[in-house]
Amino acid sequence: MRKIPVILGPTSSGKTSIAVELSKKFSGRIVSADSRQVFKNMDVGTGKTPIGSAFEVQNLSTYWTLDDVPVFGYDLAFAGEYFSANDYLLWANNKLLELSSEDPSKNLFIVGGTGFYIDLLTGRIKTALVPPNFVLREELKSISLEELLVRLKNFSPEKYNQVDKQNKVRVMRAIEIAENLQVDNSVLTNHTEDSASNLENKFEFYYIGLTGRREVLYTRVDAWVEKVWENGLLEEVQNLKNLGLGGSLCMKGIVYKTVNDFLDGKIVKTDAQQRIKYDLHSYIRRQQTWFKRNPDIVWFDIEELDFFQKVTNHVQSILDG
RNA sequence: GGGAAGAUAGCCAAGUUGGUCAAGGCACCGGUCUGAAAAACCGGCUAUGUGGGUCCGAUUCCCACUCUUCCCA
Repeated sequence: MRKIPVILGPTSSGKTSIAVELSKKFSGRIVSADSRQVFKNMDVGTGKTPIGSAFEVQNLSTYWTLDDVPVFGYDLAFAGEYFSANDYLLWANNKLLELSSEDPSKNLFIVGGTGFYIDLLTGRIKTALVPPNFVLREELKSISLEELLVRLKNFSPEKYNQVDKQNKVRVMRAIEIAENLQVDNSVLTNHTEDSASNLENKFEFYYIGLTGRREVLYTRVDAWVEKVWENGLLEEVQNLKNLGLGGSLCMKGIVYKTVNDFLDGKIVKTDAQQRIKYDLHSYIRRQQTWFKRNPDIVWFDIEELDFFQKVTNHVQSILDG
């Protein structure tokens, strides 16, 4: 069974660079698990473009390379397009299988900060087999939360009891699933076992977590924000606006929404940078909260002097073991 | 030196015509998450400048002080 180290951690913990170094050492290839890096034309603000690092970056059409280490999982969708966790799952499943059969002598590293994607890919969680119904979502969007809850209760009392009743997005998805169940009850029990179990017999995942004190993490993102601001972030967002994506999904996330506001003159530079920093701090907290639920993660402190050596040894023992 | 305005949490900022537990936002901290996840959502957290006075009772009214901002000299 192929052993795959999964390198995870909050933003700014240095996942990518250590993954590249490990890949050089263990002749590996990287599969990214990042919900933002999947979008084309969103490179600087998502950290695809390493700023201030010495990596030589190449953007080949189907993958990127960092110092000749191939990185997959970038540019899977057009910016502004709908791209779900399940879309990622499907893609990643195939990519893992493809890469491992194509060259069994090479190692694979999964690297990412999107816990949801990682847990889906490694089979820790499964999703209901109900695809999004955009027409329905559009309809539900204009309905009040209270009414949505009533509607959900009628369709599925069980779902009603489970959902976070204050979270409209969740309630909408619950309705989406519940109404689908009316048609085909098999989806209830039939989760995404298929694709996940596919991998279970082929791969063994080992979680490697990167962490550090909050203040250190915060300081690092803060510096990153200032760097990208001067190194193409504004141009990148302006370009997305020029493509007519100013009001699209890709402008809803951290960094982009704020730069968008800045370009629209709604916020001044210093405030914009501060907002982005705070948003990222909060994101780091949420990422760490998510990762805490996985007891199988072996954590490494990025502040330790022999950090890289420790991780390297650990990876060595995984691959040897 | 004279005058005006104002002092509420780490920061911004309400309110109480005097009466149980003093809004809200930001930061920070904890948490939720089953096809939007850098999304969406929940919870926690600290305060009435100092000293007097009036009053049953003061954060609110009065006085002094300190500090801040502004105006005039």
